[in-house]
Amino acid sequence: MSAGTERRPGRPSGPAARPGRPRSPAADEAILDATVELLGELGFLGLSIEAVAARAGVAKTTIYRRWPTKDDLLMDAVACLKQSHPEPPGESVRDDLIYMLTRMHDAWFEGRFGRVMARLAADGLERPDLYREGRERFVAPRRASMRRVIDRGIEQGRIRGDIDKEWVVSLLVAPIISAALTHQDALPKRQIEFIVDTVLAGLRPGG
Amino acid sequence: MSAGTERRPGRPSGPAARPGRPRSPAADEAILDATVELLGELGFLGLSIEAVAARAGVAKTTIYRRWPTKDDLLMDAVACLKQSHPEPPGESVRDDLIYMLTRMHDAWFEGRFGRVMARLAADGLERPDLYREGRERFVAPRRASMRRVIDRGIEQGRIRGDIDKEWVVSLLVAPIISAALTHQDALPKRQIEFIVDTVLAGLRPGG
DNA sequence: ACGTTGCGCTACGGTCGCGTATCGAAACGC
DNA sequence: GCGTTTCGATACGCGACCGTAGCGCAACGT
Repeated sequence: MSAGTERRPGRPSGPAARPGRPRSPAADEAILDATVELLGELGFLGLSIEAVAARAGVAKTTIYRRWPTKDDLLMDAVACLKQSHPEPPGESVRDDLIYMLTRMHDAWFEGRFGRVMARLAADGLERPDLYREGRERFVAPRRASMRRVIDRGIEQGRIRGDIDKEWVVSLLVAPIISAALTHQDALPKRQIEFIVDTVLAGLRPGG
Repeated sequence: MSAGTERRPGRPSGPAARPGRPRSPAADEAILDATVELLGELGFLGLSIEAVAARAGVAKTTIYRRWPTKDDLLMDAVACLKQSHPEPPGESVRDDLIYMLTRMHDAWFEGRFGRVMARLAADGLERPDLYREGRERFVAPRRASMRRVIDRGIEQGRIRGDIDKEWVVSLLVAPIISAALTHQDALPKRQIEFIVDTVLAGLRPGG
């Protein structure tokens, strides 16, 4: 979905060379980058095309030529966001969960990814579609891989099998998300261990 | 902090009768009510004095006479928000926690209180003071009374005593807050019971 | 009756962002 | 060189709000 060199938004298709000056890939990148940056700083409502143009060092025309409206630009900008998502090492269930929660915690509390996600959640009140895009892109795969770890815990007999796995995932990740979205401080490492240990102890078979 | 009949914002003080027509308490109420309503619908950034005046059926002048700026109006409107907060019946620790979480869940997912809190959290990114006001007013007392229930659980020997009670509270309430702030559906009653039971089982002494 | 103040209404200049248009210069294929 | 397209820059009309001012009228105390 990246507005890279071969894609020309607003054109039917065809990588065939057209006459005239080609669109600058540098401008593409600068615009999307400025959009993500400003989205993290100002949110959806506060973001203006003029500000994007100014920060990207680009004329408004250059933006409108590519994206007909602010919404399209935002959707593309969110869709272009990349975030590495390594699978857990796969040793013990407890260590894997702590590893994943720690990575998730850092993503939410450091760097621009967390800022953007917080903005998407906040602006999701007026733009559910935009939030859904971010959610599908970022949280869904993480929840899926966490569910896999829980499955492994069930197979190994460390976790009861008669429970809703989604509920377990929510129980594990909610303290981090809730803290990030309500402007709390970052969680100490001990608290993450506490979360994992408490939930695992609570779900022990025959408990 | 209510802009009631005896208080006259913008005046030094003194309930002594002044000459001239007194300010209409009905207007006070209509303005604050419209403000809260619009705050829940549009949020801080989307809210305009003109919209408040229109919905309250009041002239802009009438608003500016009372509150010099939009910020003061919002602070007063949030401060005036009321929310009943009954203590739990005090029977079993499990039932009390379920009772409190259920009430909290309904507050977040039904009625205007949840909408306003979600807005405050969202807008807290640009207005931390406004969010802090709402947090002090609504979530702090609830967390405190939940901590009391946990204390009771410790005294009764149902909960380990060597844990950070704030962490326990976070673990219990986070799934609800997180779901509300990320636009998930309401939690089924069973999930609330699952949360309480899992956490209590995980914190059983000698577990 | 009279002065004072609040009220709704209308209008004002100012700011900001929108989306469009126009301009000359620059970058391609032919 | 030529046509075509994009580029940056600038300007435009439009609409939404801002915060203020002026106008009659209404509601109080004296």
